[in-house]
Amino acid sequence: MEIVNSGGYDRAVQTQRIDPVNCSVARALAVVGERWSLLIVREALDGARRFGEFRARLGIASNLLAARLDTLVAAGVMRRVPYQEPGDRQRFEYRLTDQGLDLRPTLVALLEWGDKYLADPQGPSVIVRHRPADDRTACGEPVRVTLECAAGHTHLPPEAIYRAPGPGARFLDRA
Amino acid sequence: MEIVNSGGYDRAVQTQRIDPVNCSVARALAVVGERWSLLIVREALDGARRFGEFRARLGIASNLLAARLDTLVAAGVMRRVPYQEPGDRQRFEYRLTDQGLDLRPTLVALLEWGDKYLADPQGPSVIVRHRPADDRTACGEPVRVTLECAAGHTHLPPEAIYRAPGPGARFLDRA
DNA sequence: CCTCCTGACTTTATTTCCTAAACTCAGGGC
DNA sequence: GCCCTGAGTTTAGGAAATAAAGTCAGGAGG
Repeated sequence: MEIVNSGGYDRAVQTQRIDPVNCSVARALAVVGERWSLLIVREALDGARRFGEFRARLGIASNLLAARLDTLVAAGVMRRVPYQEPGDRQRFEYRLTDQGLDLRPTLVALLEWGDKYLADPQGPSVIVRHRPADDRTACGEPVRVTLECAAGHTHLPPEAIYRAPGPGARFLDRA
Repeated sequence: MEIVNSGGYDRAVQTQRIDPVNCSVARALAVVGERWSLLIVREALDGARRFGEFRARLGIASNLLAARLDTLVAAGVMRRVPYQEPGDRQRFEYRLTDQGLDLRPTLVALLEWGDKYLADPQGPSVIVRHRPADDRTACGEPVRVTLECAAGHTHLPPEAIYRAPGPGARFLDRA
């Protein structure tokens, strides 16, 4: 098993390799890796719920939005909820499920990376903060993602991690 | 500003909205959101460097791989490094830059999400662990992503975060 | 009753992207 | 001179994205 850090220069130690297709990253990307999917989730996290809201915010074509929402609903990331405005007929809106809400760390990580390397010259446009302002235990400080291990070591630098096979691992022989 | 958690039910409080296009998530996805890009980065983190390695591991078409590698190099995620095997001519391989290595938290977050909702019935195929086995301060425990704020509050539940405008924010009037 | 209006989609045509497979190109070995 | 390898490029076909127009179900107004 090679070190996750590409600084592992000794290529020879690598004797067996985990099948890269049987991987949760690949499966996750199959669900949320299509264009627009994570942006739809981001807008949903920011309060968007209705077809027209997503459309106006993202500038996405309506057929694509319909297709992506269907995919996300089918995957369990969002759910279709009926609503009715007074003096209007019943319509449907789209809300994140718990599964969808659990994408928040991923989006925060992407945001952080984008802020670090691709931000607007004026600085980030969005800062993720701790707790809403109306909460009585308000904090308001910026939030970051960190890596920590089950033994309680916190703030692991990203180079201190490596991939190891899990119970579902399949191996490929090396040439 | 609305709570990131879509559980914020009071839609009326939202008076101005951050421009969703001017956002680091969108910019990050413009770079690594294309199909294959994050999988290429994942393989690079796992030690892949050469064209044929990426190709064999991912089963990606060679023209697309060439195009994606070019994009990643142009974006500063990877760099093209010459190498020469003994008795062979000079060739090029692709390595992650620091910018590319900084995608590790994102990938760990995606992996975690995939493990939670889409894993192989036998369990995850990959476990990210703390430190390589040959390190003298070996730990080996599984690694997780956590959210924490600048005030030192750790292990924030994802619902305890909200989006606030940063210095580069542009606002849209609400209809 | 008839028409207009709105929100939520479909349909259609055009362009762009992805896949698969064949082909090129630069050396080194035989 | 001919073949081999790794690293791409080219080409042709199919799938997906974009843009714009059309549909559809009700409610409101006249």
